[in-house]
Amino acid sequence: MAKKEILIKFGKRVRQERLKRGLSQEELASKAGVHRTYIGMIERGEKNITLRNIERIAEALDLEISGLFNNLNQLKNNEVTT
Amino acid sequence: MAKKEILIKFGKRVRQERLKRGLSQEELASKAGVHRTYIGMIERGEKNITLRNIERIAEALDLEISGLFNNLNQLKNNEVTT
DNA sequence: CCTTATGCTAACTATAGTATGTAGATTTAA
DNA sequence: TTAAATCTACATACTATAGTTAGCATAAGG
Repeated sequence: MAKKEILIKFGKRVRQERLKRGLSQEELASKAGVHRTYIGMIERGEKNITLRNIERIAEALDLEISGLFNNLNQLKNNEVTT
Repeated sequence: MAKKEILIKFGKRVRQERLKRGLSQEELASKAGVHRTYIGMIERGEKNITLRNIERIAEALDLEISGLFNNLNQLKNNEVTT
């Protein structure tokens, strides 16, 4: 694989928003209607998520899709940890 | 397939921005590094595009990803035509 | 110990991504 | 009008990979 920075940034943002809401990966997965391990893979930037699933995750986080991408580049590497 | 409204809205936005720049599908495809017919399918909401390709198209349009999703619901059906 | 939460591997199956070819519509120009 | 060029829709079809799941390991907290 080549450039997955965008996937990593997106994953960090998802994790950030999930933790902000005090949700576990399993709880977010359940809300979004996907599998627990899939959320893990997304947060680690291992999967090239499709628009439909981006929408489902945004919805599960009570966010607009654009809200998941705003200021994506301002996310520091050490801002979000496991 | 079930709910593809988001794909249709996204496709309309892409077409809107492409035409605004006076680009043909082929020119946009070339800039984004994808196939001509793929842009057509995206604009018609027929493909569930992945994040990496969303990024490539945004880049080809000189837009931030969030710019492709801002106010997505305010796009009227007859605002963009072929 | 348990329980909860997450990482990670591996495998399967659905479908995204890529491409070719045909057709129709529009424009340009002769 | 006719003809060539440009642009897009659409129909397959192939191959890469996204989406889904099961299983096992690790860590933290009670």
